[in-house]
Amino acid sequence: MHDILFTFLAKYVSLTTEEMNAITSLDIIHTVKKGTTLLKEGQQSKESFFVLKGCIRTYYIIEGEEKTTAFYTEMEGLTPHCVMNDTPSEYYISCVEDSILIISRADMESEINGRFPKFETLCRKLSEERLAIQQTDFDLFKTSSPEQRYLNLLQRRPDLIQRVPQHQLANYLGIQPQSLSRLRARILEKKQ
Amino acid sequence: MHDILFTFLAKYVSLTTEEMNAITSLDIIHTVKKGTTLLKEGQQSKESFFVLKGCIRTYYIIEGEEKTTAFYTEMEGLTPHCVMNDTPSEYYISCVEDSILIISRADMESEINGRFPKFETLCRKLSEERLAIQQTDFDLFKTSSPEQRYLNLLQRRPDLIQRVPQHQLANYLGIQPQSLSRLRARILEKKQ
DNA sequence: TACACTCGTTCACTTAAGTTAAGAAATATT
DNA sequence: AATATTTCTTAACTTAAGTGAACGAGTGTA
Repeated sequence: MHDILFTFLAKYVSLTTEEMNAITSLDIIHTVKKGTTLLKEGQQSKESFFVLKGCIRTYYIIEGEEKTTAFYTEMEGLTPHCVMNDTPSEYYISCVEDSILIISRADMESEINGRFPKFETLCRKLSEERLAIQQTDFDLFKTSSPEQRYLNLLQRRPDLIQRVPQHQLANYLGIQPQSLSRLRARILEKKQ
Repeated sequence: MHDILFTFLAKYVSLTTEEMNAITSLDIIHTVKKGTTLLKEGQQSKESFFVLKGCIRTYYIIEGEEKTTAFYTEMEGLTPHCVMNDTPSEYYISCVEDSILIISRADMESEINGRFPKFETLCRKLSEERLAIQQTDFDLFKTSSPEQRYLNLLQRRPDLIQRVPQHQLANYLGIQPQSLSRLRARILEKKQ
């Protein structure tokens, strides 16, 4: 399992055997069953998640309703807001599919960062890159209509449409599930 | 001017005099006039921006129209997407007000990062924090109607509504300028 | 097998945003 | 000061999303 991880990391820094062993010895790779809740609202966790295989989602419960706002799939990760600023979490994280995850605690990270400066470089690059992507994603969202957003998703992440329930997709697109159904019917009509 | 910067940085790491001098000697603080374009579409710049005073914005030109997607004010910064992945920029950056900025080039950063590991820690923390904030902002955007988004902005960044033109605010809220006018009139009506 | 539950779709209706156009107000230009 | 230009608002109309309800398909459970 670690080879997938190291292949990915090689894109950002070249690690020595010693450094790889240090990471391996942390024993941070976990197999998680579909539906498992990784973080609950109100919890003050220090855990970050990185997806090696599978899919996880973040969601809020607003007026009793689940509102899914993000999906993370292979080679994507997130550090929850509550880890950064020591506050209770505002959202939930759960597994959309059976998944293999890296679950790391903030204290483990800072220890490794201290011992291997290269690891800090890695974390910096990863979060800088992720931030730049997140910004352009947000920009695209703002400048698109719901229908365009769905068409963008079809192009950019067709897999998501297959592996995720419609009502979660609708939240993710910022609309109601009924509107997504209608919108899809509209697109199909246009094609013919 | 540097004192404002160091006061801000002190929240993340404690710097020695030597480290502060290294930063000061880079001569990266610039005064920029309102309306100045800092980055153009198609350009392949390596410059990052951090606002000490004033306000800058990112915008796209889509079908001949400016679409403002983000504002950065005091103690906020951005590394454009094009700096991260060596591609021509998809957007513009320009000054909303006369501003004082830190403009740093990627090569300067990596040099300082190499010399002072502490500086790398700083950059990592800043971008991790910014990423977490950006994520929850995006979440709030997705789960809100345009009217709610405007009310949120009123609460969270009332200054922006004062210092920024309406049509740019409208883009930022993901709606047409006319819709923003209407929506504001509607809110005023409700109050009475 | 029967029953309950969730999920996606469809419909009718309501509400709000997009669009086009026009005019007023504020700014900039000559 | 007069004119042009940009910015904001308003209005009428169109289009699409929100809402509430109903229905069938699929899933799980007793």
